[in-house]
Amino acid sequence: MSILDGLNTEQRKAAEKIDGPLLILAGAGSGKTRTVTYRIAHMVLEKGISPYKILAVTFTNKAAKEMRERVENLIGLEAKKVMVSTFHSFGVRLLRTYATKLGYDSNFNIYDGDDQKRLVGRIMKELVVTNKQLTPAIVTSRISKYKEDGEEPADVDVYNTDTRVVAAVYEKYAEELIKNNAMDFADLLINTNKLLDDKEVLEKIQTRYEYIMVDEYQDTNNIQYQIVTKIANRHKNICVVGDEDQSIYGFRGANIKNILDFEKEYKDAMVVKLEQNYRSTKNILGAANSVIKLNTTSRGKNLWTEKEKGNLIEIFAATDGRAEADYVLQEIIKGKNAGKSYKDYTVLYRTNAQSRVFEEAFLRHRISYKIFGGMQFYQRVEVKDILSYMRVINNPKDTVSLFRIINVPKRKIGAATIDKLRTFAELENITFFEAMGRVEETKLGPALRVTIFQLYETLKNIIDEVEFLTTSEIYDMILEKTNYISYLETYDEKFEARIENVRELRTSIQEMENSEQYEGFISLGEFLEQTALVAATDDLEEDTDYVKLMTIHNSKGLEFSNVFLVGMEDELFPSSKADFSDDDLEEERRLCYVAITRAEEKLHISHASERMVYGRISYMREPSRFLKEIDENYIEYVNKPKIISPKKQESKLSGFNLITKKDFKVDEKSPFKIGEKVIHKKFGNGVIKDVEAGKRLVIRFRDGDKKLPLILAEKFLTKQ
DNA sequence: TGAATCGATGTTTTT
DNA sequence: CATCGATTCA
Repeated sequence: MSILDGLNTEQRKAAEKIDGPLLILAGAGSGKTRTVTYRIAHMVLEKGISPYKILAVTFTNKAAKEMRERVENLIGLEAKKVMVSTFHSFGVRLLRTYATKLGYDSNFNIYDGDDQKRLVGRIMKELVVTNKQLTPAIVTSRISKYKEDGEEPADVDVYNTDTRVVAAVYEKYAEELIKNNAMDFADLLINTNKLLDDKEVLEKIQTRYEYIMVDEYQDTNNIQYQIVTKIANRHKNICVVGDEDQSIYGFRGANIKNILDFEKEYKDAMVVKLEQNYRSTKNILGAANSVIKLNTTSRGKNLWTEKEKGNLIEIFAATDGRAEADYVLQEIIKGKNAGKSYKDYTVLYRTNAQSRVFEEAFLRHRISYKIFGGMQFYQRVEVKDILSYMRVINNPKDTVSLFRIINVPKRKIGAATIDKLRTFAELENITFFEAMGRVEETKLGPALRVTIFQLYETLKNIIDEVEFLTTSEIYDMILEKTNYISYLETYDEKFEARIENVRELRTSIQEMENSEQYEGFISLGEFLEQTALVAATDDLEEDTDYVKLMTIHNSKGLEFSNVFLVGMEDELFPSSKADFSDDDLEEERRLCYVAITRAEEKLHISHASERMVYGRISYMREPSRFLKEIDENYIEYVNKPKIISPKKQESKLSGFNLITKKDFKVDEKSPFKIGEKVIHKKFGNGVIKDVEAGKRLVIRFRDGDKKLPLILAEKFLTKQ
């Protein structure tokens, strides 16, 4: 008898291999978590390995929590001794301990994308970057890319003005982060990796963690790879789990080669393929397989299931985004009436913006739903404001947070004042916050001096007391001293929701304080860390009865019985932003594969021929090329596109273009008739919507209506 | 010098 | 559509 009796042959093979390198190629739904948790249980219960010696790295906190719970179910409280963590949390932990080795204080703040952009924007202003193409967002993403690739500012290849500018901003940015005692997401990994170059630290970590496991290995980047390699270097007991077909984070530096080359890296690695799928029906799996096999990077696997064929995949062609949402809505209502629950349904989409139509539809029909991701709770202006106060209190060197709140609520402290104070701080070689305390020595006006000093004092008082205060108390003091709520009351028309969010923040502090992990007390630093490192789906509750909405990216690792894959249109999915290089397209296809394989019983796929994009209507949208890649045997069309006789062509056009009968008049002077399909040299396919007598044509193109003078028409248009 | 108002502008995807 | 920045107003 072994605990491993509950596994299939392959799973068991993987779970029994404890020593040496192991690669588990786990297809979607193949019982990966089960295998890994049983493996840990087996190590502890049957091999006598101390749980302290085990490090398991996951992709999200939710995955970590789930793994810990499932191990606990198998081995009891010993499970708590296993280190199950995300790369980022693991790194932060280590960095808090050894921050000084890298020139940081242990109370460093963590900058999210928004903070990064603010800092980069500030630096760009200082460096007087004139190129309008280089927005803070673009420069930030390029800097992050350098960081993820392990390139220091000095390493950057400056082959033109743009790269020179980016490199200069990057250099300043890196300096500023240290001055601000702050790390961005990439730093958490980079600095962890740097720490592991320190003999003392490495020795300690290697001694402690004799066994290391990495989940979602296909989505690790080069730095994470180095971290893993260093830790595993002594004992070589490294187990990585992943699926190259589900690598979807290339844009964030994930390197699919890490998993593809694992066997080259560790010549004696054992490779186990988990190919039996326990999640989806034959039809769903067949559809997924037919798509992914077109990828050249796929190593090819034979995912199979004992499940029944199940339902065909339903394809719905909607006229527009609202009709698509209505379809989803009706299906859910139908299901609900047939005894299903809201929680049985999940809507998946490519971009966060798509959630809106569904949210509106669900609200109208009082269907309970929850959107995961998108504008994160902690990123909302009003919440981030309060968090910024907390961050300044936690780490007064953090000028990104300080500048954010210095004039919130309005205190008549503007850019010019801030500049003067900064100059003073530089002159005196003190921090900006300290300069605020010595504002009397500056040349600022008397009224300003009072306001600034008051703010300084308020913050300083809390800072001095911080170790005697609970995080809730700090929150209360901030709200009280700043009168933030009354400020919000005059903020905008959505002030009620904003106040609600600020109150909700207090609830979330209390929830954390009362959680098992913190047992009544969470320090300010720990709280801020939690808010910085939460992932979209960390708070997903399987049991709550709501329809779940999220991006496909966020759905990774999850499974749902009924899935609506919506917005299946070219330009949206695959995204028009993907430059259609092979690599990009393959990543989009993997994303499609991930989406399909989330579904257990029923998959609906929909697309619309019109939809709002940026507040304008985009017309004549084409179904996604990926839709055409799905083997016909697995799909059925809910509303088969009507076959239209040539005579009735116009009525088909009127169907989706709202051309009324009176529009069918013909202007004799024009060679073009209303309803006629044309191709424009620049704008592509279009339909003539109107002919303004002898003057110009109104043509509906994908990205909107255009008016074209008749004189130009013959030059640019050809009949379709 | 700060606040208000009005245009321009852009979004894949996220720890 | 919604946010951000520049321009203008007070």
